Amino acid sequence: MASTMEMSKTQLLKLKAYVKLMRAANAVTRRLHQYLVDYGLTISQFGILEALYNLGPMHQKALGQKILKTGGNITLVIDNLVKRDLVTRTQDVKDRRYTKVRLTSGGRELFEEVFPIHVARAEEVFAALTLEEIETLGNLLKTLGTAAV
Amino acid sequence: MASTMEMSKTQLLKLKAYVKLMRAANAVTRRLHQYLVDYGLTISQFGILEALYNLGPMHQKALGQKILKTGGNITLVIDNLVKRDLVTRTQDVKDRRYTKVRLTSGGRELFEEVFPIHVARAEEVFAALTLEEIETLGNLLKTLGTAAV
DNA sequence: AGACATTGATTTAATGTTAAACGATTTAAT
DNA sequence: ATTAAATCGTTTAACATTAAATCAATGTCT
Repeated sequence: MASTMEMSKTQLLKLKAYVKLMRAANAVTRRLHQYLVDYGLTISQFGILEALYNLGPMHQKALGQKILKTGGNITLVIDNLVKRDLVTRTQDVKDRRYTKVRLTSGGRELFEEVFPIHVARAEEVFAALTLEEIETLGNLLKTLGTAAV
Repeated sequence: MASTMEMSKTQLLKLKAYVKLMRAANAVTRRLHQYLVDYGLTISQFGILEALYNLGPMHQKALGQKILKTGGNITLVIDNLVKRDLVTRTQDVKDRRYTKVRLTSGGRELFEEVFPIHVARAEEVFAALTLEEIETLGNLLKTLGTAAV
């Protein structure tokens, strides 16, 4: 079948690691996405709320870099958060090209309600690994993630 | 800031591992997505072609399980592949609920053209890690991925 | 100052994605 | 055998996502 597809062992190793990365990310994403549905949140929306909660008000550009999404995408996600009064948009007075996004009190409340569940779900997902393994995994993923950007 | 967000050390470790997983997957996905654009393929479409190439004709249900996507999604992705004559749909004669999807010769040719580039890009992405690290990473991701489904 | 380039945000078109409802088909149960 | 349940695929609505084009604002260069 794959006779035209000659690959070295190291190539195969890397390719398989890539596939496993995607599968793991997909599986974990789906698991964590499920409970968010109950709160009417998507993963991207939650990511925005998390960034704003932990880092304070941010420009859309910075948010895009934070959650690794394009500008057009951020515009839409923020739109949907604004509709629900979870965040507000304000034009930057110093440089009017920038739009500052900040949590409303409602957004803060919702995040504080959802976050503990998020933590609990993350714990469940990683229960298959020991703490040492999780630490190793985290370090490898960090190296990979920063190199791949 | 996070005074209302009490977390244990192990909770924090798992949460950070989760964030790193998402960031790494996002970064790698974007890197690999870029070259696919030149061939008019999306990641999902490529995933379908790869599954069909390596495993032969499959039902849509099986394809969905393979690339971890829902049924409705598979329907659309296959639709778009059919439009470009890269795959065909045939109703299963034994059980007419099933639809068998198979590569066309054009689909096979395109995949054989794109795949080496895919391998090369995967090599680039994982160049930041040693072979041993990649192996470790692969094993940990496999454990995580199978546990999280 | 004026022309040009850069940058942040928005819009648009195409595709992806999920959940939920639905239709067609097959299987199971009484 | 007829009814009920389960299964596969499709459809729909809502949101996500990217790339590319566009607009507005700022910076740069002569």
